[in-house]
Amino acid sequence: MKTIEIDDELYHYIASQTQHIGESASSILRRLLKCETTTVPSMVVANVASQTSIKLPATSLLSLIHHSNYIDEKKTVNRFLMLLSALYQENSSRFSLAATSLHGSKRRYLATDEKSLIDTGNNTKPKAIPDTPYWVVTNNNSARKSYILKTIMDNMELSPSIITTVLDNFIAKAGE
Amino acid sequence: MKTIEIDDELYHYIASQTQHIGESASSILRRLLKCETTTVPSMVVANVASQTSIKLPATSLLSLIHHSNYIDEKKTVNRFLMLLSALYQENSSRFSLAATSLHGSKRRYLATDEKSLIDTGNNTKPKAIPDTPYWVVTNNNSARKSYILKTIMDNMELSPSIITTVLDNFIAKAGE
DNA sequence: GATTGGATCGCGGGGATGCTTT
DNA sequence: TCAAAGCATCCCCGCGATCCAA
Repeated sequence: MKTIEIDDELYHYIASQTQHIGESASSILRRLLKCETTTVPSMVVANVASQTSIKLPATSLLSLIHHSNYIDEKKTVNRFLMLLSALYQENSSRFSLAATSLHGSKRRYLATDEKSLIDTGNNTKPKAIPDTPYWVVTNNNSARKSYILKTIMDNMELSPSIITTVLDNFIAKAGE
Repeated sequence: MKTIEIDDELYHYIASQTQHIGESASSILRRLLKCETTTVPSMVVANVASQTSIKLPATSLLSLIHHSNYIDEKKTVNRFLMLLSALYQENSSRFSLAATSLHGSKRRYLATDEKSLIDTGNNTKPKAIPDTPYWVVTNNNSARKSYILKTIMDNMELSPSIITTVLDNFIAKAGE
Protein backbone atom coordinates (compact mmCIF):
# COMPACT_ATOMS: atom_id res chain seq x y z
CA MET A 1 0.00 0.00 0.00
CA LYS A 2 1.11 3.51 -0.85
CA THR A 3 -0.28 6.88 0.11
CA ILE A 4 -0.88 9.72 -2.30
CA GLU A 5 -2.11 13.28 -1.80
CA ILE A 6 -4.84 14.71 -3.95
CA ASP A 7 -6.87 17.90 -3.83
CA ASP A 8 -10.27 18.02 -2.15
CA GLU A 9 -12.34 18.38 -5.26
CA LEU A 10 -10.78 15.35 -6.88
CA TYR A 11 -11.14 13.42 -3.64
CA HIS A 12 -14.85 14.07 -3.54
CA TYR A 13 -15.27 13.14 -7.14
CA ILE A 14 -13.56 9.80 -6.60
CA ALA A 15 -15.52 9.13 -3.43
CA SER A 16 -18.75 9.84 -5.28
CA GLN A 17 -17.95 7.03 -7.70
CA THR A 18 -18.10 4.37 -5.00
CA GLN A 19 -20.21 1.44 -6.10
CA HIS A 20 -20.05 -0.83 -3.09
CA ILE A 21 -20.18 0.18 0.54
CA GLY A 22 -16.64 0.23 1.83
CA GLU A 23 -15.08 0.03 -1.63
CA SER A 24 -11.37 0.87 -1.57
CA ALA A 25 -9.81 3.81 -3.38
CA SER A 26 -7.79 1.39 -5.49
CA SER A 27 -10.89 -0.41 -6.62
CA ILE A 28 -12.70 2.79 -7.56
CA LEU A 29 -9.70 4.18 -9.38
CA ARG A 30 -9.08 1.01 -11.32
CA ARG A 31 -12.64 1.12 -12.52
CA LEU A 32 -12.50 4.79 -13.43
CA LEU A 33 -9.16 4.46 -15.18
CA LYS A 34 -10.75 1.82 -17.33
CA CYS A 35 -12.76 4.61 -18.83
CA GLU A 36 -10.82 4.32 -22.04
CA THR A 37 -12.51 1.00 -22.42
CA THR A 38 -16.11 0.37 -21.90
CA THR A 39 -16.98 2.45 -18.96
CA VAL A 40 -16.90 5.75 -20.68
CA PRO A 41 -20.54 6.20 -19.84
CA SER A 42 -20.26 6.71 -16.10
CA MET A 43 -17.43 9.17 -16.58
CA VAL A 44 -19.15 11.08 -19.27
CA VAL A 45 -22.29 11.35 -17.26
CA ALA A 46 -20.44 12.36 -14.16
CA ASN A 47 -18.49 15.01 -16.01
CA VAL A 48 -21.42 16.38 -17.87
CA ALA A 49 -23.51 16.39 -14.74
CA SER A 50 -20.94 18.23 -12.67
CA GLN A 51 -20.34 20.76 -15.38
CA THR A 52 -23.89 21.55 -16.34
CA SER A 53 -25.90 20.33 -13.37
CA ILE A 54 -28.57 19.50 -15.87
CA LYS A 55 -29.67 15.92 -16.32
CA LEU A 56 -28.91 14.91 -19.87
CA PRO A 57 -30.74 11.66 -20.33
CA ALA A 58 -29.07 8.77 -22.09
CA THR A 59 -25.82 10.61 -22.61
CA SER A 60 -23.80 7.57 -21.77
CA LEU A 61 -25.81 5.40 -24.10
CA LEU A 62 -25.42 7.66 -27.07
CA SER A 63 -21.76 8.24 -26.49
CA LEU A 64 -21.26 4.52 -26.17
CA ILE A 65 -22.67 3.66 -29.57
CA HIS A 66 -20.37 6.20 -31.17
CA HIS A 67 -17.40 4.98 -29.21
CA SER A 68 -14.81 2.93 -31.05
CA ASN A 69 -14.80 0.24 -28.39
CA TYR A 70 -18.43 -0.37 -29.16
CA ILE A 71 -18.25 0.17 -32.90
CA ASP A 72 -15.25 -2.10 -33.32
CA GLU A 73 -16.65 -4.88 -31.19
CA LYS A 74 -17.90 -7.56 -33.53
CA LYS A 75 -19.38 -9.98 -31.04
CA THR A 76 -23.02 -9.34 -30.36
CA VAL A 77 -22.76 -10.51 -26.75
CA ASN A 78 -20.12 -7.98 -25.96
CA ARG A 79 -22.07 -5.09 -27.42
CA PHE A 80 -25.04 -6.41 -25.51
CA LEU A 81 -23.09 -6.33 -22.25
CA MET A 82 -21.75 -2.85 -22.95
CA LEU A 83 -25.22 -1.49 -23.55
CA LEU A 84 -26.55 -3.06 -20.37
CA SER A 85 -23.65 -1.63 -18.45
CA ALA A 86 -24.33 1.82 -19.87
CA LEU A 87 -28.02 1.51 -19.01
CA TYR A 88 -27.13 0.69 -15.44
CA GLN A 89 -24.80 3.70 -15.24
CA GLU A 90 -27.57 5.82 -16.67
CA ASN A 91 -29.89 5.14 -13.78
CA SER A 92 -29.18 2.21 -11.54
CA SER A 93 -32.45 2.26 -9.63
CA ARG A 94 -34.64 2.36 -12.71
CA PHE A 95 -32.45 -0.33 -14.20
CA SER A 96 -32.95 -2.53 -11.15
CA LEU A 97 -36.67 -2.05 -11.36
CA ALA A 98 -36.71 -2.94 -15.04
CA ALA A 99 -34.42 -5.90 -14.42
CA THR A 100 -36.50 -7.70 -11.83
CA SER A 101 -39.68 -7.75 -13.84
CA LEU A 102 -38.01 -9.23 -16.91
CA HIS A 103 -38.05 -12.94 -17.68
CA GLY A 104 -39.10 -15.56 -20.22
CA SER A 105 -41.46 -18.44 -19.65
CA LYS A 106 -38.88 -20.48 -17.78
CA ARG A 107 -35.75 -18.41 -17.68
CA ARG A 108 -34.91 -15.42 -15.60
CA TYR A 109 -33.03 -12.97 -17.79
CA LEU A 110 -31.30 -10.79 -15.23
CA ALA A 111 -30.28 -11.28 -11.62
CA THR A 112 -27.70 -10.11 -9.13
CA ASP A 113 -26.32 -13.61 -8.82
CA GLU A 114 -25.19 -16.15 -11.35
CA LYS A 115 -26.93 -19.05 -9.73
CA SER A 116 -30.53 -18.06 -10.19
CA LEU A 117 -29.89 -17.70 -13.92
CA ILE A 118 -28.28 -21.11 -14.11
CA ASP A 119 -31.09 -22.66 -12.10
CA THR A 120 -33.95 -21.40 -14.24
CA GLY A 121 -32.82 -23.04 -17.48
CA ASN A 122 -30.27 -25.28 -19.18
CA ASN A 123 -27.14 -23.86 -20.65
CA THR A 124 -28.20 -20.31 -20.03
CA LYS A 125 -24.56 -19.15 -20.10
CA PRO A 126 -24.91 -16.22 -17.69
CA LYS A 127 -22.39 -13.44 -17.95
CA ALA A 128 -21.62 -10.62 -15.51
CA ILE A 129 -22.51 -7.16 -16.73
CA PRO A 130 -19.31 -5.11 -16.29
CA ASP A 131 -19.23 -2.59 -13.43
CA THR A 132 -22.59 -3.74 -12.30
CA PRO A 133 -23.94 -6.13 -9.69
CA TYR A 134 -25.98 -7.86 -12.39
CA TRP A 135 -25.75 -10.98 -14.53
CA VAL A 136 -27.56 -11.69 -17.82
CA VAL A 137 -28.55 -14.77 -19.69
CA THR A 138 -26.57 -15.08 -22.86
CA ASN A 139 -27.47 -18.29 -24.66
CA ASN A 140 -30.04 -16.91 -27.08
CA ASN A 141 -30.17 -15.30 -30.48
CA SER A 142 -29.71 -11.66 -31.37
CA ALA A 143 -33.43 -11.08 -31.66
CA ARG A 144 -33.89 -12.01 -28.03
CA LYS A 145 -30.95 -9.92 -26.91
CA SER A 146 -32.55 -7.04 -28.74
CA TYR A 147 -35.86 -7.78 -27.03
CA ILE A 148 -34.20 -7.74 -23.63
CA LEU A 149 -32.63 -4.38 -24.37
CA LYS A 150 -35.88 -2.96 -25.67
CA THR A 151 -37.87 -4.11 -22.66
CA ILE A 152 -35.41 -2.64 -20.22
CA MET A 153 -35.23 0.64 -22.05
CA ASP A 154 -39.00 0.84 -22.27
CA ASN A 155 -39.30 0.18 -18.56
CA MET A 156 -36.64 2.75 -17.80
CA GLU A 157 -38.75 5.19 -19.80
CA LEU A 158 -36.02 6.43 -22.06
CA SER A 159 -37.22 8.55 -24.93
CA PRO A 160 -38.61 6.49 -27.82
CA SER A 161 -36.26 8.09 -30.31
CA ILE A 162 -33.23 7.06 -28.29
CA ILE A 163 -34.57 3.56 -27.90
CA THR A 164 -35.06 3.31 -31.64
CA THR A 165 -31.60 4.63 -32.36
CA VAL A 166 -29.92 2.20 -30.01
CA LEU A 167 -31.91 -0.81 -31.18
CA ASP A 168 -31.56 -0.10 -34.89
CA ASN A 169 -27.85 0.23 -34.39
CA PHE A 170 -27.67 -2.96 -32.33
CA ILE A 171 -29.65 -5.01 -34.82
CA ALA A 172 -27.75 -3.65 -37.80
CA LYS A 173 -24.43 -4.71 -36.33
CA ALA A 174 -25.78 -8.08 -35.23
CA GLY A 175 -26.92 -9.02 -38.70
CA GLU A 176 -23.75 -9.09 -40.72
CA MET B 1 -5.51 18.23 0.39
CA LYS B 2 -6.64 14.75 1.23
CA THR B 3 -4.75 11.51 1.49
CA ILE B 4 -5.82 8.22 -0.05
CA GLU B 5 -4.32 4.76 0.07
CA ILE B 6 -3.85 2.72 -3.06
CA ASP B 7 -2.09 -0.54 -3.83
CA ASP B 8 1.48 -0.59 -5.09
CA GLU B 9 0.76 -1.70 -8.61
CA LEU B 10 -1.73 1.07 -9.16
CA TYR B 11 0.66 3.55 -7.60
CA HIS B 12 3.39 2.64 -10.05
CA TYR B 13 1.01 2.81 -12.95
CA ILE B 14 -0.08 6.32 -12.00
CA ALA B 15 3.51 7.39 -11.40
CA SER B 16 4.47 6.09 -14.82
CA GLN B 17 1.97 8.46 -16.36
CA THR B 18 3.83 11.53 -15.14
CA GLN B 19 4.30 14.03 -17.93
CA HIS B 20 6.22 16.80 -16.22
CA ILE B 21 8.97 16.45 -13.67
CA GLY B 22 7.41 16.93 -10.26
CA GLU B 23 3.85 16.67 -11.52
CA SER B 24 1.36 16.17 -8.68
CA ALA B 25 -0.82 13.11 -8.23
CA SER B 26 -3.91 15.27 -8.69
CA SER B 27 -2.68 16.58 -11.98
CA ILE B 28 -1.87 13.12 -13.32
CA LEU B 29 -5.16 11.68 -12.17
CA ARG B 30 -7.21 14.51 -13.62
CA ARG B 31 -5.58 13.95 -16.96
CA LEU B 32 -6.06 10.18 -16.83
CA LEU B 33 -9.67 10.47 -15.76
CA LYS B 34 -10.41 12.60 -18.77
CA CYS B 35 -8.96 10.15 -21.19
CA GLU B 36 -12.23 8.97 -22.67
CA THR B 37 -10.40 8.80 -25.96
CA THR B 38 -9.25 5.24 -26.68
CA THR B 39 -6.16 5.05 -28.76
CA VAL B 40 -3.87 5.51 -25.88
CA PRO B 41 -0.71 4.07 -27.38
CA SER B 42 -0.29 6.32 -30.39
CA MET B 43 -1.92 9.18 -28.52
CA VAL B 44 0.40 8.90 -25.58
CA VAL B 45 3.46 8.96 -27.74
CA ALA B 46 2.26 11.90 -29.75
CA ASN B 47 1.41 13.89 -26.65
CA VAL B 48 4.55 13.14 -24.79
CA ALA B 49 6.67 13.91 -27.78
CA SER B 50 5.04 17.23 -28.54
CA GLN B 51 5.01 18.39 -24.94
CA THR B 52 8.46 17.46 -23.84
CA SER B 53 10.42 17.29 -27.06
CA ILE B 54 12.59 14.73 -25.33
CA LYS B 55 12.64 11.21 -26.66
CA LEU B 56 11.18 8.96 -23.99
CA PRO B 57 11.87 5.48 -25.29
CA ALA B 58 9.18 2.84 -25.14
CA THR B 59 6.65 5.04 -23.42
CA SER B 60 3.83 3.72 -25.52
CA LEU B 61 4.88 0.16 -24.93
CA LEU B 62 4.97 0.43 -21.18
CA SER B 63 1.72 2.32 -20.95
CA LEU B 64 0.14 -0.24 -23.22
CA ILE B 65 0.89 -3.19 -20.98
CA HIS B 66 -0.66 -1.38 -18.03
CA HIS B 67 -3.65 -0.33 -20.05
CA SER B 68 -6.93 -2.08 -19.41
CA ASN B 69 -7.50 -2.68 -23.12
CA TYR B 70 -4.35 -4.76 -23.11
CA ILE B 71 -4.72 -6.31 -19.67
CA ASP B 72 -8.30 -7.36 -20.23
CA GLU B 73 -7.64 -8.82 -23.66
CA LYS B 74 -7.49 -12.56 -23.25
CA LYS B 75 -6.62 -13.58 -26.78
CA THR B 76 -2.92 -13.84 -27.37
CA VAL B 77 -3.21 -12.74 -31.01
CA ASN B 78 -4.85 -9.51 -30.05
CA ARG B 79 -2.23 -8.65 -27.47
CA PHE B 80 0.36 -9.60 -30.07
CA LEU B 81 -1.16 -7.17 -32.57
CA MET B 82 -1.40 -4.41 -29.97
CA LEU B 83 2.24 -4.75 -29.08
CA LEU B 84 3.30 -4.70 -32.73
CA SER B 85 1.19 -1.62 -33.30
CA ALA B 86 2.79 0.10 -30.30
CA LEU B 87 6.24 -0.84 -31.54
CA TYR B 88 5.49 0.71 -34.90
CA GLN B 89 4.24 3.90 -33.24
CA GLU B 90 7.38 3.92 -31.17
CA ASN B 91 9.63 4.22 -34.18
CA SER B 92 8.27 3.33 -37.56
CA SER B 93 11.54 3.38 -39.44
CA ARG B 94 13.35 1.12 -37.02
CA PHE B 95 10.30 -1.09 -37.00
CA SER B 96 10.38 -1.34 -40.78
CA LEU B 97 14.01 -2.25 -40.70
CA ALA B 98 13.44 -4.93 -38.09
CA ALA B 99 10.39 -6.19 -39.97
CA THR B 100 12.01 -6.86 -43.30
CA SER B 101 14.83 -8.97 -41.96
CA LEU B 102 12.50 -11.26 -40.02
CA HIS B 103 11.31 -14.62 -41.35
CA GLY B 104 11.25 -18.36 -40.75
CA SER B 105 12.67 -21.04 -43.01
CA LYS B 106 9.74 -20.83 -45.43
CA ARG B 107 7.41 -18.19 -44.09
CA ARG B 108 7.77 -14.46 -44.15
CA TYR B 109 6.55 -13.13 -40.82
CA LEU B 110 5.85 -9.49 -41.64
CA ALA B 111 5.05 -7.64 -44.85
CA THR B 112 3.22 -4.58 -46.08
CA ASP B 113 0.86 -6.74 -48.06
CA GLU B 114 -1.25 -9.73 -47.18
CA LYS B 115 -0.36 -11.69 -50.28
CA SER B 116 3.30 -12.27 -49.68
CA LEU B 117 2.46 -13.80 -46.31
CA ILE B 118 -0.15 -16.08 -47.82
CA ASP B 119 2.21 -17.10 -50.59
CA THR B 120 5.12 -18.15 -48.39
CA GLY B 121 3.23 -20.81 -46.44
CA ASN B 122 -0.03 -22.70 -45.95
CA ASN B 123 -2.71 -21.37 -43.68
CA THR B 124 -0.54 -18.59 -42.39
CA LYS B 125 -3.62 -16.57 -41.39
CA PRO B 126 -2.11 -13.10 -41.89
CA LYS B 127 -3.64 -10.25 -39.92
CA ALA B 128 -3.27 -6.51 -40.40
CA ILE B 129 -1.45 -4.71 -37.61
CA PRO B 130 -3.77 -1.87 -36.55
CA ASP B 131 -2.77 1.67 -37.52
CA THR B 132 0.11 0.32 -39.50
CA PRO B 133 0.87 -0.58 -43.10
CA TYR B 134 2.01 -4.03 -41.94
CA TRP B 135 0.60 -7.55 -41.82
CA VAL B 136 1.80 -10.43 -39.59
CA VAL B 137 1.57 -14.15 -39.78
CA THR B 138 -0.68 -15.47 -37.06
CA ASN B 139 -1.00 -19.24 -37.34
CA ASN B 140 1.63 -20.23 -34.82
CA ASN B 141 1.96 -20.81 -31.11
CA SER B 142 2.60 -18.27 -28.39
CA ALA B 143 6.27 -19.14 -28.18
CA ARG B 144 6.73 -18.09 -31.78
CA LYS B 145 4.72 -14.93 -31.32
CA SER B 146 6.96 -14.16 -28.41
CA TYR B 147 10.02 -14.86 -30.56
CA ILE B 148 8.77 -12.48 -33.23
CA LEU B 149 8.27 -9.74 -30.66
CA LYS B 150 11.67 -10.34 -29.13
CA THR B 151 13.46 -10.27 -32.46
CA ILE B 152 11.82 -7.04 -33.48
CA MET B 153 12.52 -5.38 -30.16
CA ASP B 154 16.11 -6.51 -30.25
CA ASN B 155 16.53 -5.14 -33.75
CA MET B 156 14.91 -1.89 -32.73
CA GLU B 157 17.48 -1.71 -29.96
CA LEU B 158 15.08 -1.11 -27.12
CA SER B 159 16.62 -1.37 -23.69
CA PRO B 160 17.02 -4.96 -22.51
CA SER B 161 15.05 -4.31 -19.33
CA ILE B 162 12.07 -3.08 -21.30
CA ILE B 163 12.27 -6.02 -23.63
CA THR B 164 12.31 -8.38 -20.68
CA THR B 165 9.38 -6.67 -19.02
CA VAL B 166 7.26 -6.77 -22.13
CA LEU B 167 8.09 -10.37 -22.95
CA ASP B 168 7.63 -11.70 -19.42
CA ASN B 169 4.28 -10.02 -19.30
CA PHE B 170 3.31 -11.36 -22.72
CA ILE B 171 4.30 -14.91 -21.91
CA ALA B 172 2.65 -14.86 -18.50
CA LYS B 173 -0.67 -13.85 -19.98
CA ALA B 174 -0.34 -16.34 -22.83
CA GLY B 175 0.15 -19.28 -20.51
CA GLU B 176 -3.07 -19.42 -18.54
C1' DG C 1 19.56 -36.99 -31.29
C1' DA C 2 18.32 -32.39 -30.70
C1' DT C 3 16.43 -28.25 -32.21
C1' DT C 4 13.77 -25.17 -34.94
C1' DG C 5 9.75 -24.14 -37.73
C1' DG C 6 5.23 -25.32 -40.01
C1' DA C 7 0.43 -26.09 -40.00
C1' DT C 8 -2.95 -29.66 -38.69
C1' DC C 9 -6.48 -30.35 -35.87
C1' DG C 10 -8.71 -30.17 -31.10
C1' DC C 11 -11.16 -27.15 -28.10
C1' DG C 12 -14.31 -23.58 -26.73
C1' DG C 13 -17.30 -19.75 -27.43
C1' DG C 14 -21.07 -17.52 -29.99
C1' DG C 15 -25.51 -17.43 -31.54
C1' DA C 16 -28.57 -19.08 -35.66
C1' DT C 17 -31.59 -22.63 -36.34
C1' DG C 18 -34.99 -25.78 -35.34
C1' DC C 19 -37.62 -27.97 -31.73
C1' DT C 20 -40.82 -27.39 -27.80
C1' DT C 21 -44.21 -25.19 -25.38
C1' DT C 22 -47.98 -22.19 -24.82
C1' DT D 1 -54.54 -27.61 -36.13
C1' DC D 2 -52.00 -23.53 -36.78
C1' DA D 3 -49.23 -19.62 -34.96
C1' DA D 4 -46.14 -17.36 -31.97
C1' DA D 5 -42.88 -17.18 -28.51
C1' DG D 6 -39.08 -19.13 -26.00
C1' DC D 7 -35.54 -22.47 -25.16
C1' DA D 8 -31.17 -24.75 -25.87
C1' DT D 9 -29.01 -27.94 -29.10
C1' DC D 10 -25.57 -27.95 -32.12
C1' DC D 11 -22.95 -26.06 -36.08
C1' DC D 12 -19.41 -22.97 -37.29
C1' DC D 13 -15.32 -20.51 -36.88
C1' DG D 14 -11.24 -18.63 -34.62
C1' DC D 15 -7.41 -19.58 -31.71
C1' DG D 16 -3.25 -21.68 -30.78
C1' DA D 17 -1.20 -26.11 -28.46
C1' DT D 18 0.55 -30.08 -30.10
C1' DC D 19 2.58 -32.94 -33.16
C1' DC D 20 5.06 -33.64 -37.48
C1' DA D 21 8.69 -32.29 -40.76
C1' DA D 22 12.93 -30.42 -41.89
